[in-house]
Amino acid sequence: MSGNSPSPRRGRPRTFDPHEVMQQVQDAFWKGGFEGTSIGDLAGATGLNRPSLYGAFGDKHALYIQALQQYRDATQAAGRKILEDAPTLRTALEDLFRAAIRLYTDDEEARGCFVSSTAPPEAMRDTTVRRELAVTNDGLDEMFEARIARAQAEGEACTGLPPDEAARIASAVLHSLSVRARAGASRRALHALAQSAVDLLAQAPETGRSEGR
Amino acid sequence: MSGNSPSPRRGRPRTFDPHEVMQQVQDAFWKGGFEGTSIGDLAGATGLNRPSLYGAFGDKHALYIQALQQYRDATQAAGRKILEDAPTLRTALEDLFRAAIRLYTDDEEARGCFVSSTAPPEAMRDTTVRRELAVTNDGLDEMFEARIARAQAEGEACTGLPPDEAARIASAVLHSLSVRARAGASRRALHALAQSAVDLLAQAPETGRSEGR
DNA sequence: GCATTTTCGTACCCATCGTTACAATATTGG
DNA sequence: CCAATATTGTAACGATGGGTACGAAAATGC
Repeated sequence: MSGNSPSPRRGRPRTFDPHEVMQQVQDAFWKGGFEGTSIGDLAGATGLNRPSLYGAFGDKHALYIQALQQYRDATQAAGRKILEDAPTLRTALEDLFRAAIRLYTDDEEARGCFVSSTAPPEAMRDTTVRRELAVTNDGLDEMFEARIARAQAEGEACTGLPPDEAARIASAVLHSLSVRARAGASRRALHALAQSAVDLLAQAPETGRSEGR
Repeated sequence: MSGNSPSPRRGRPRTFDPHEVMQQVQDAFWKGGFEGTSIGDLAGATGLNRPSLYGAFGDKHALYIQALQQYRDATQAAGRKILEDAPTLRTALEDLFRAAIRLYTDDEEARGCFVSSTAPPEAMRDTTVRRELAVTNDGLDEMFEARIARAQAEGEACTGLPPDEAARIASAVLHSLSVRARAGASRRALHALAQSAVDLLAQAPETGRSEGR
């Protein structure tokens, strides 16, 4: 509102890109969880030192909350796009689960979803984290519900469940994919679960199952 | 094998019941997670002091692993019994999800499942925890699969999925109930998700849905 | 009763934690 | 070139972490 100033800020300029640093902070928390990651770890992961982190983002808790929000915004925007771009509900779900599995097993093994792998332990004592977790879950539910409602409106036959209920089942599959990925499950096993869920949620009108695998 | 000695052990006797203490340890870890719970917290929760905990159970990591195992053994044995005691697959799933929701929202708010709420953050760096998490997930899958296979053998019509795939969906619902409970979801919302899953997995032969709610 | 064995409770050790003070440095505005 | 402003890097602070040494206490075996 106050006109995002293109004028260079006064004082010594930053030597880092806050968004990129936040991504590295997210990765560090992703690996070790909130309590298991020290400010020193974050400094090492980002390349800058403790006081700079405090100056730019606040304390450790604020750092974590911002990482949660950035992750949610990025993944759910990407998820919505994947769902919308697919021509049918079946392919939409297949594409989204495939992308989720890639994210959950990327790079190093056993990553899972950042939010549902690291937020739950804090959520019981920390009401802010709990709220972020709830917002993330609600976002997932709404993301799926919108696409399922569209499928119904377009006359696609799917499950007998109303869109909001089917959407929650789809979110549940994501939750499970995350836990299982974090437990070290193979991509093969994760894809099998996803495919079962697709078969249950998006039964093709005539053929029971789509073509092979 | 070596005859569980009824003879009283030598030396000063313990002033606590190890099983009961382990239950209190579990509760403490449940609230705060592994990294978020200190030995001091455990001492406070159990009423005994640090050295006694070390003497009886080992270090903090061993304490946590034993808590995971005790929780898994207890909950999965109870779960199997609930599933077996129910006359139909539908009531079996309803009873089990109801018990899970009670466990996940008992006492204080937002507890969730002990294992899937606290193990994931550690599972990436700690291969022992990761293995425990995998064993727990496998146990859930097998628990459901046995009951679903029985239903099929008894001629119950259920989902079109093979028993192992349907079982994994059921486990996924438990994973999701846990995350959502930890996020502060109401019992009402959790029961709605459970009911949707039951409707999907155990479609009654004639009636689409069972009687009210 | 006395040696032996095990637990209990206090006190302590060192490492690491999150956070901050402060001086040096680099930029803008005039 | 100088005041003002913001970031950087070093160094330190107090608190708390996991883990343990050691003497007192309470039981058994003889």
